[in-house]
Amino acid sequence: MKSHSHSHARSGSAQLKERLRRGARKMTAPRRAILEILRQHSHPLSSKEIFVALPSAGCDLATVYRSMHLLEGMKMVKRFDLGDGVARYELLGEGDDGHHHHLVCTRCGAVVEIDECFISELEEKVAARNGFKAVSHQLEFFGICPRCQ
Amino acid sequence: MKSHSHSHARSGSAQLKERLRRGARKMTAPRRAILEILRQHSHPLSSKEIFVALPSAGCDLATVYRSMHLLEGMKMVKRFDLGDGVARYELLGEGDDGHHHHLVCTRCGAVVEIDECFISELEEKVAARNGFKAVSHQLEFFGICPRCQ
DNA sequence: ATCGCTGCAAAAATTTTGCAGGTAA
DNA sequence: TTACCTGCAAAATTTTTGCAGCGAT
Repeated sequence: MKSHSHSHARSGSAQLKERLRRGARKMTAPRRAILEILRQHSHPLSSKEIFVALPSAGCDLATVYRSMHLLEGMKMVKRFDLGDGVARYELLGEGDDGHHHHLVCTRCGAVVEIDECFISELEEKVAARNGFKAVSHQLEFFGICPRCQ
Repeated sequence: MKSHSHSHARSGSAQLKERLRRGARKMTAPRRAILEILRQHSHPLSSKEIFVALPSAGCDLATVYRSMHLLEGMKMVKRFDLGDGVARYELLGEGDDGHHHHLVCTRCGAVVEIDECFISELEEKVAARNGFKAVSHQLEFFGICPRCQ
């Protein structure tokens, strides 16, 4: 059995609520719905995608935008840029920095999560050579998926 | 002397014109100005940044947008996403796929070009394992530059 | 002389914000 | 109760598009 390091299983509604509470924030119906959508998807979703996936009594689109900003600030979601200039978000487990990569089909948009990351050595070299501190990186792969070939 | 693989020096105005002509496109004043701006900068620029950098008798912002789309389609510029969801462009030499990476200061936005790329092995593995073809990748580094530390 | 290109202006799309009332804790 | 939140609507941005005239080849 393959275990994804970014599994969302651990993020129970109660835990999410607790994390919000720690930031003096509240667990409201819109936030619960948004987090639920994110939990149901293993791929990053844009604010718009989240909005349309919301149940019938969803919330305002503005609320989705506000929520994503809040959740990103609280490190409860991680933002990804998958090359099309649209911000997409994934739920983040407690303490998880969410560091992983994606393989995106440029034809149909399918996304495969890539857990491995062998960039740290290169990252250190890049940081040292240029005198940068606290260096991180973002890496995404693009190609044509089996179904689209 | 350090030679950047993505040097722009080779892109003379005449060559750029020739490349446009091959695509049945014309070298006009706005395009010449835009390409000139790009040639003067070794870092990716957004449409807006190009627009404000344009000489007094610049062109319409809409023209910048149209030009960037055109030039990207003709592979005369390459688009980069530096994490803030803004499309930025760099001039591409003839035949150059423009593959390189950036080290971006998250404080002041300074950008360092990184020519090396040791990802090909990982890229092949990722492609093979998931049955993808024509896989490429985009990698950007983020950190705090010496001046901002 | 063509066909592409541009400015201008309007439209569309995306994201942010003010505010008054509602609600979690 | 008291912050925090939300819907609604308006505003601010960002990007695209229609069109008539201009210009490169």
